[in-house]
Amino acid sequence: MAANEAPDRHGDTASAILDVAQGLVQTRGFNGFSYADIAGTLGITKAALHYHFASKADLGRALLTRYVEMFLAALGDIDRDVAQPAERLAAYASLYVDVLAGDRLCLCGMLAAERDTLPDEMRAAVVAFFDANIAWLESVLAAGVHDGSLHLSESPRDVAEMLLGGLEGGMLVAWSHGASDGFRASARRLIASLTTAPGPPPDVH
Amino acid sequence: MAANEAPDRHGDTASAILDVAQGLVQTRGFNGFSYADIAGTLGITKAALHYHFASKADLGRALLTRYVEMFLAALGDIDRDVAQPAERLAAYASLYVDVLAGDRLCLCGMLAAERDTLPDEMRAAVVAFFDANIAWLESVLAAGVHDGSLHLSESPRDVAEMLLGGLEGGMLVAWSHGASDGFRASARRLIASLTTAPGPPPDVH
DNA sequence: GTCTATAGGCAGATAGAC
DNA sequence: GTCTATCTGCCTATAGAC
Repeated sequence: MAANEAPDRHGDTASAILDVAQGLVQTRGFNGFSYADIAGTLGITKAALHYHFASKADLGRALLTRYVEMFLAALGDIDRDVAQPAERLAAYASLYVDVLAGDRLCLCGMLAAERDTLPDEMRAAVVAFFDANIAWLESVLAAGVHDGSLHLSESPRDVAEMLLGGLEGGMLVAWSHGASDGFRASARRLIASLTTAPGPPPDVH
Repeated sequence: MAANEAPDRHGDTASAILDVAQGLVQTRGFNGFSYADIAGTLGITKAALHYHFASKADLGRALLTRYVEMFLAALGDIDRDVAQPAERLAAYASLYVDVLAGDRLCLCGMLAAERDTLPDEMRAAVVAFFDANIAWLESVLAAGVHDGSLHLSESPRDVAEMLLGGLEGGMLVAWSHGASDGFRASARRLIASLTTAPGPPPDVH
């Protein structure tokens, strides 16, 4: 097995580098950190970093590959462990809440803002991440509509886009305020507002 | 009048610099451009830029001041020209749509993502921008609730936060896709979903 | 107000010893 | 795999002539 690893992967050091780099991208952006930052944190030299990831673009690619893989695995876990569509949406929102609780942004939300300065392959990976999120949300919403547990005022696809945008943007605004505390409740309200139709105030006359 | 201008303002050149810088920040981020980029576009030297804006932080401050001023003025125009709360929300959304139509992000949305690498004063200005937006939206929503034209499932304050986050995040996701075309309709759907309560499907039994 | 010239620093990246 | 040493280039910023 070990002999069959991908050329970029060298075990503990490489993944430690990715861990530190990911935190830096999620807080400072891909253009907001340098190899010197990672090297300083890990107590190694920049040259050692270049051994594992020859260029910063290579590092960024590996980072995105791992992140998307982990995120999709988390969606798979939800599919396996959570039955009700409404609860699946809550579990999905928790993924965002947990990231912000660590005082970080969504990796792809951050990279999306840096679109015009990213290597091409990274840009494509960010788009693919969002597309996968929308597709997953759409399927959950459609299932909820089908079993009658969710009521939507727009198509599953459109509500999926609103949920993704609302969570990414809500996270961004909360992050800029340095206020992660209220985000769990905000996310819950967003889902409730977009997936149930509470009806107009009863006409009491 | 001209003699009373702020020390940073030197007429046409300064505002031309701000115009170019603003476009660069809205597409590449504050860390994604250099004085050389502006100088190249305007056909002047970097040294001339430093005459008008001694440091990049000074430039960033001036940029934010002007942007927030213009945005608040646009909100004032809506207050003056548009009477109905629902139409005020549509006009508000158009501000975002127009920015994205120019293939740019909201200046403050971009800067929010760069929080940890910004000069302190810029960070504070971004937060103030979001707070002003939420306060304005809240007042419009409250007016709509009061006159019966809008139905909310959450408090005006909470819906204001969802609208701001939804527009910023929807813009970000659309921008990363390079697809600004559908954003006007997306924004309209978001407002409709958060400010009207269409009611559950009628029970036909 | 704009220029030339340059300082001083940090970026990403490489060569080659161990 | 990690190191020291170094290269090249770009960055922000300044000095001083015009």
